[in-house]
Amino acid sequence: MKLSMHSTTLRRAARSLFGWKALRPNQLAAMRAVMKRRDALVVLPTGAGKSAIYQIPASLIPGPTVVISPLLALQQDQIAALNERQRPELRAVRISSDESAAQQAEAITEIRQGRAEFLFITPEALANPDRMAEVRSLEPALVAIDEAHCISAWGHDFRPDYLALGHLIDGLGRPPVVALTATASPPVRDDIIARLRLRDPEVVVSGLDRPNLFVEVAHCPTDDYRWRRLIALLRDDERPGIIYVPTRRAAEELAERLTTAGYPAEFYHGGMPTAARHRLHEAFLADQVPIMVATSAFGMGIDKPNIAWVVHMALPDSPDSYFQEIGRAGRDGAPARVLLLWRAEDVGLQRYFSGGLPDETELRDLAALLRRRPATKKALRESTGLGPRKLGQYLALLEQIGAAEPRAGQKIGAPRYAPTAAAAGAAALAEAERQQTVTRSRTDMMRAFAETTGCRGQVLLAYFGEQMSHICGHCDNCHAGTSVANDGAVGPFPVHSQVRHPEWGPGLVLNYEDDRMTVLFDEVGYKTLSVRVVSEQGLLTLD
DNA sequence: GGTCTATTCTCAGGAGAATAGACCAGGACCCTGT
Repeated sequence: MKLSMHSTTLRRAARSLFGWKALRPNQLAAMRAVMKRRDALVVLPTGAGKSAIYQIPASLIPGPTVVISPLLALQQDQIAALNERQRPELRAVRISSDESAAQQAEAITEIRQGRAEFLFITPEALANPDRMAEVRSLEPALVAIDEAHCISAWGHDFRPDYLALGHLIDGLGRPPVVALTATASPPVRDDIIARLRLRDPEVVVSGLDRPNLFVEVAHCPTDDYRWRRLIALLRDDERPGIIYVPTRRAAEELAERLTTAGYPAEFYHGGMPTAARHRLHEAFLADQVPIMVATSAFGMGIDKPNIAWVVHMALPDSPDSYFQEIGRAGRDGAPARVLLLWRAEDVGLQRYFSGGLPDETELRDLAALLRRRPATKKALRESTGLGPRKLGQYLALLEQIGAAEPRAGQKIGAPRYAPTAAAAGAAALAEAERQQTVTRSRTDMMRAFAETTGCRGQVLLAYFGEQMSHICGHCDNCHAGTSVANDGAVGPFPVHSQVRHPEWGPGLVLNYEDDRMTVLFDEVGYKTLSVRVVSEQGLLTLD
């Protein structure tokens, strides 16, 4: 009875606020969980009305909603879209380094007086103790985590405050949490749930197959061949598209070469001034840039329906990144092409990016300091001489191995039964090595996808935990006739069961393809095994 | 881990080969100085 009452209320709000006649079943399921104050993890493609999943319930629940979102530019677009509707129950404000102190104070006041519903903020801003106290005093009724896969993708080294989101939500008084993302493989979902400390969350995952994307991969023996394949695509298709390159320099050089060759292109990367990036972003959305050559900096939050093709000029670091990036094509449902042009040498660059292990001595010294007495990050920076980024990374590692924990007053200390400093240093280094191994095994999976002669749709979806019993019919291998129908191939262990390998330890069975099975091991990452060998030698046991 | 470029090396008189070193993605925040 109560459920249907929520459904009716939600449908009515969707019509009144967004003019929608209906809600999709998975949208409704997620919104009902939010209305019941249950935590939720939502994996839905962009453009499927993902933001509405927190926005509509938020407009109905008393109390403000804190939206944690990774990019200031993305926040700006989302805030503009909400405020355009001119509805007080959807009004959004934010506090960030882009606002003056006066503007930030005004934003807080608006929320406090009930004149605004949504407070946008980054994890870094929320990690500031004074800011945290202020936001907590607003007594938020809901926390929405946008682009939640960043927790897994960025937390370890790039933006360590992402790892602390679980603590930050505790600091807000633990209101219900809804985490949203467009892509998350089963281990990434587990990681999000664990790091945010979601309690028995409602997990909503929609089908990931994109039938209007034609998926094509070409192994390129030379750079010249790569160029010719690119030009062949551009000649065929004059609609707008994105070319992903691995380095900033490659972005600038390729854009110039294309423009000279008669294909006007712009470049975009993280080393450009903010104003130029913003201008290019807007111009691309407004159909004023036909070809965008970019690093992975370009794309998050780009909701442009008519992107007709996406080309990768090198192997991406993981199927996760690849799926995010090709997912920007064909949002309007029109036929779109995605083409991966790769060389074996591309792997070298990804190995470099995933290189660099922490210094064990520095880890040990930091662990020793924490055992002596709890201290703030600022104090630790001063006594260790470590940079803020390195310190954040080290603290995250030490916390993961049980040698650090947050304390009152935004201090960090050692838990009661923490390992000795020497043991902590060794364990933290081992943990960093484990993470590096898993990261690199993702690149291996990306390469396996590039090299497969089977159905690419099946391989990609299997990585994201979706077992497809038929071939996709929209990839190069299906068209060439080399895809073999995988009629629900089964093996000795059910898909998603926990197994154990004598050497590699525990792992998760992801899928079967022909005579091969893919298993994700906690310690060594993704491995592809021969089903015959596994069966004959009894290599795996149910865990 | 691979590529690109500048410099040195080599046998012979200028140029190609060998070697060394730099380079390589992703963003927010906060403070300082004009």
